[in-house]
Amino acid sequence: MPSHTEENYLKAIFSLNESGIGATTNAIAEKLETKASSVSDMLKRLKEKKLIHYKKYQAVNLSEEGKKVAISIIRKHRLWEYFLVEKLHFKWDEVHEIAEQLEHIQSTELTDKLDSYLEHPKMDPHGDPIPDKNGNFPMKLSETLDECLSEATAIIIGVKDHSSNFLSYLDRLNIELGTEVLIKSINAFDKSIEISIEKAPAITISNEVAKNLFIRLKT
Amino acid sequence: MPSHTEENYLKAIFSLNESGIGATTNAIAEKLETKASSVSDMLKRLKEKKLIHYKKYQAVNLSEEGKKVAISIIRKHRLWEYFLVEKLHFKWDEVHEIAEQLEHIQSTELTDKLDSYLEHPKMDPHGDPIPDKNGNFPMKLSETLDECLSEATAIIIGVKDHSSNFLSYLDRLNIELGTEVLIKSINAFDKSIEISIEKAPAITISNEVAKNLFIRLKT
DNA sequence: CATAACTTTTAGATTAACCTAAAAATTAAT
DNA sequence: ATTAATTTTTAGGTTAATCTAAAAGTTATG
Repeated sequence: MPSHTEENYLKAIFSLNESGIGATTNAIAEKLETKASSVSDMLKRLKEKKLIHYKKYQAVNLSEEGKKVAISIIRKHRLWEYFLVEKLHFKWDEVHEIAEQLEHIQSTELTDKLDSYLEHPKMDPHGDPIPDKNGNFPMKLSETLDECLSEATAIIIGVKDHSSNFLSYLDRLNIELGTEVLIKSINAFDKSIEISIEKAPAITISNEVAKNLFIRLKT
Repeated sequence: MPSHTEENYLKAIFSLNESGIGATTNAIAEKLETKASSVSDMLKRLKEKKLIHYKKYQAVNLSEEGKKVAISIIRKHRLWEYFLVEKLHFKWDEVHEIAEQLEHIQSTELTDKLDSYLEHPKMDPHGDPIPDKNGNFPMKLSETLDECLSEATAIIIGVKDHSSNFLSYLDRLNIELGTEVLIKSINAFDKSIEISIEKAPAITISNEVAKNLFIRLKT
């Protein structure tokens, strides 16, 4: 059974692998807010436990077993986030830290009963897909608002950045999951985007913000 | 903020103090299934952090701060047990271990929202009182079935032993919280008790079992 | 009250997870 | 293609939590 800390390392490696960034020592260290030397230590341990594939000085990959563990943590994290928002009425920018703790609770039965109780939600409050008990993801978010051309209408289906800062900024703009956004113009200089939401007056968001909004184009 | 382990020590000391047994090094070690030397070490640390009152070679007591921490852990443990049984449909003999993990989740807001969501339950699935957010217990269980005289009718309101073994034994006897038990006779030799439940044929339970059943006499 | 029995503490090790500083390996740049 | 810059690893140390074995303190017993 992997420790608390080992689980966090596996989750970080999984997420780096997913987003295309190589899971290098430094990248892991940054993600976990620790030092490269600590990561080096841990990689040795995880390799011994056959949870990762690792050759010195090279980026790491999860083994099948490691992937299973990582996905199970992600499943728990996202189910708990859903629970916190839907049942306990937390706001979407308040749940991350608590879910970081709850994701380590060990009991397959608990996870599965929670899943049933919540009626098998497909995504968490940030639009991220919740893997089922076999580790299969229902879909993956990919297209972001910054990839859009002018004049399109996009529906916000997820956020890439989960920070409370970002999420409460979206609240202030009245952007939530399902919001329809009409792209009015794109500033050639800094790639900032002028959008209008429902019938409200147009507002401008930075390219940085647009990059963190997953969308589906309206058909 | 006390560590996971420190919290477990405080909880053990609290429970020993409550049940009248002195919280000696050995008693704590036994409760936590660890060695006396480890306890000795920890007591030094807890004293430094002003969570206990402690003089070498003497039983320990919790400080006000230590008591606050212990009660908060107990509150969380019992609320989670209630949640697991009432919402997720676990059986009363399956929840202890999971609650042992959940009780360490840190977020006052979570605890209070859980409490509201559950509509402020007064006791957990084993009849133990759940302290409110100020640390006040609604009542305390005291009288046990072994203290009863013959011919009385007692209502089971709690269990002292929380082991899965004991609880599933009670399930087999059809004893649950609220069950009315008519005491028919008490065996003078071993203090075992002949009881009848509802209109079922009489059964005999040992004094050991009776000692672990909290009751209220039927008026 | 002296000695045996038990309890508690100390001494010294171990392990996981971290750190800093320095060495080694890799990658980039002149 | 050598240096320079960066990344990664190693070496050595720290802390919390544990352990065993031994010493010290307390309690019980003849």
